[in-house]
Amino acid sequence: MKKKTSKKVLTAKTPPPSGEVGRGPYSFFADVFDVVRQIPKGKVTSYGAVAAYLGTKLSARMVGWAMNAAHTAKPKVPAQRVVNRNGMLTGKHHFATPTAMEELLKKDGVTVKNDTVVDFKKIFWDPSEALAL
DNA sequence: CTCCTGACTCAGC
DNA sequence: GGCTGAGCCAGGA
Repeated sequence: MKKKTSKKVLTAKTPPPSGEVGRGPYSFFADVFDVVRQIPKGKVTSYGAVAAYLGTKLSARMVGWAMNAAHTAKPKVPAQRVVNRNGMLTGKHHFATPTAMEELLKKDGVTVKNDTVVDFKKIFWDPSEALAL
């Protein structure tokens, strides 16, 4: 079974996005920003988690793409708290400096080693659970 | 208007 | 158990 791919669920998950749909008449970017901004300090989440919350889990790429705009969005969005499913700082290269991301995370109390969040699973913040629609 | 790229993820070999 | 291919949506040229 290769590692714990179980995670949550792939096929039979995705809660009914019925109630959240009407909550964001804005672009999909606004939704991402809103969720990311609600990430508690010292916690991190993954693109897929946000994507799943928005109902676009099939397109986690768009979440990352939205983060690109987050860099210019206001107020600033803690994009450093958003990493890939492995906890690796994939987007650190897009920050002002290649070390800005891990620096910010460290300031938040998150341990980063080798461009990867330590105990990522432990400090993982699930929007679907936190926001609980 | 059409083609390509992109900070991901899953399934297949 | 690691690498490759394909899918997704949106924005830029």
